[in-house]
Amino acid sequence: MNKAQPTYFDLVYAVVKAVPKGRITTYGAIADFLALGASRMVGWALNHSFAQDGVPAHRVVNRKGELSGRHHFPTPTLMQELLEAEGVEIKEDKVVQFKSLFWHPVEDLGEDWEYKD
DNA sequence: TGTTTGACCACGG
DNA sequence: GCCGTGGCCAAAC
Repeated sequence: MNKAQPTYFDLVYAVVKAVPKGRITTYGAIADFLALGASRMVGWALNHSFAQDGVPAHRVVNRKGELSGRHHFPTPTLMQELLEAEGVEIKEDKVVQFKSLFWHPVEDLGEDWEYKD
């Protein structure tokens, strides 16, 4: 039973999965929420998130609201397609009303939220 | 085993 | 308001 301790990847995956449909979050928000202190690892984790299932990485954008990760998707337009499919308007590879659609993990999950298998 | 990179962010000039 | 630099942690070479 030894269950491997949750790593950055697991935490990031869990949070990203918790992102409501039609909403977006940023790497910094996740990093801050998880108190990682390293937003870079969030992107790195998402890079491998494709190996995971049910991880809407397309809902994660950089702090500018740009779809920085679109280039890492199977297709550069897939990220935008997915977001638009959820009602998120994209303009020039940037999220429209990004500030309004911005979602803080702490809002729904709470500061005391922790990774659960 | 040490160095480099990585879907970044915050801060300073 | 834009540009440059540092920092942060982990995996790959």
